[in-house]
Amino acid sequence: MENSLSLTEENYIKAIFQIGSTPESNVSTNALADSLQTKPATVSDMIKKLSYKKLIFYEKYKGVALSASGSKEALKIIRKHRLWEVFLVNHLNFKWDQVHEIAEQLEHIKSSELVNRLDDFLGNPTIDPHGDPIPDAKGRVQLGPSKLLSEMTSHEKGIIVGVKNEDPLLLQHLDKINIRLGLQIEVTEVNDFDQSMQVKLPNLDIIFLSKKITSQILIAKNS
Amino acid sequence: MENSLSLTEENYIKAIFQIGSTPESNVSTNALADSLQTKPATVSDMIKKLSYKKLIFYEKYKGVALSASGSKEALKIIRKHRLWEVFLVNHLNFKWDQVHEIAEQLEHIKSSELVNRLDDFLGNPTIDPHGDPIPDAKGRVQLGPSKLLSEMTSHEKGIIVGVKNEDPLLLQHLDKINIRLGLQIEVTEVNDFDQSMQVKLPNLDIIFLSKKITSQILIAKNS
DNA sequence: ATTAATTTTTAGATTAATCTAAAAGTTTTG
DNA sequence: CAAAACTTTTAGATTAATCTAAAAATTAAT
Repeated sequence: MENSLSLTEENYIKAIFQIGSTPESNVSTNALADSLQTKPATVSDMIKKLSYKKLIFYEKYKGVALSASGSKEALKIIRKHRLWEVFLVNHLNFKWDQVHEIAEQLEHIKSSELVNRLDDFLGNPTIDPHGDPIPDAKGRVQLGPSKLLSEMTSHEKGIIVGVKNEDPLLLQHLDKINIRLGLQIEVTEVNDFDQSMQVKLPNLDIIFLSKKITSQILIAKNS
Repeated sequence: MENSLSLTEENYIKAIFQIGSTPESNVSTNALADSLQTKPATVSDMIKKLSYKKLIFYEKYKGVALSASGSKEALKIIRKHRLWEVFLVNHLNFKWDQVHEIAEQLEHIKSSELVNRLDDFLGNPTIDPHGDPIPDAKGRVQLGPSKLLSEMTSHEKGIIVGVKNEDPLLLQHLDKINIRLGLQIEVTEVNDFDQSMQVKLPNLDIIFLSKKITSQILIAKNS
């Protein structure tokens, strides 16, 4: 034992997890620097440290990937982040576009007792306000299979189950045009030139969505 | 504006507030080092920094006192600490001896929106689980006048309104002997030699309390 | 397959917070 | 009131996280 990561280490681990979730390739130094708003030189140094602590696998010039213990840490942080978001939205009446920044702070509070009690208090939710799955106490995630709205074709129907991105501007825009999780939608038209779409909502309103937006919205795959 | 204190700065400000609450004399470097579990040399350095930021008044070798803006910051931190403690005890079912350490972390979360919504969610409590008053959004505290149980004499009655110290060992002991806030007690005997007391509880049980304990228990003064 | 472009790492500094050891200033005390 | 005791500050280092600039390695391109 005797680990306990620093705030910075936790942020690196989380960023590696989030970038590298596609297990095809390792996470590059530049990608990390970008995601963490820091310089590649800084990332290089921290990578050595995390590698020494066996949280990541690392070969010079080959990028990094999380080890088992690294993934475990990442999932713990993500669990906390998403549970706190549920608390903020469901109990403190924050909007889904207001919670990310606060959860970025709360996710670093250290007390497994706290997380587990919070989980119970919230009724053991399985998804956060953006539709992202919440890992359980053992780090298990169950995510229903989903695809992007941008991958759908004309006349296809589906249910919105998530938003990939927590950018407040995106979320506020979705609010404004009445897009929420759980909505059944139907693609009524796809514009071949710019991949923008027209989508019918349950209230029969038809809304226009650019590719930039449709590629952020997740639709349930089974349904 | 453009302040935003570091975690360490916040801890210094809070410690100065808590030690120096008796406004007779300035807070000494050693007292701070003690309270913050650090070395006097370290405190000396940080004092210069806080002084430069106008959060404290400082004269070499004369100790420090909080400025108006320093007090304001301290009250904000204490408000957060105590509100989170109420949340932990009232909603997550923690015991009063388990919340201090977690609240020490939560008190540093930065978002006034969060604090104020939490305050409302909790029903705008005026005291925390240990009987300490919770400053309002403007930093105002209203504390009923109180005295120490150790200052009472035989046959005096009073209501327990607080515990000065958050040491889990003390709090667990009080739990074990059924001492809680709000209890009406009566001093049945005071031992002249060691100032230990016998105290009658509402259920007529008589319990023994050493000076060390009676000097940590606050009794309402008006009543 | 060399050269050019890009990515990654190293080298050397910087800042915040900390420490130990020593010097300087206050207080206490015989 | 001077010497001893204590407190506080300064000086000089250390560690974690960061930066810029330059070197090294890899990848892309002609």
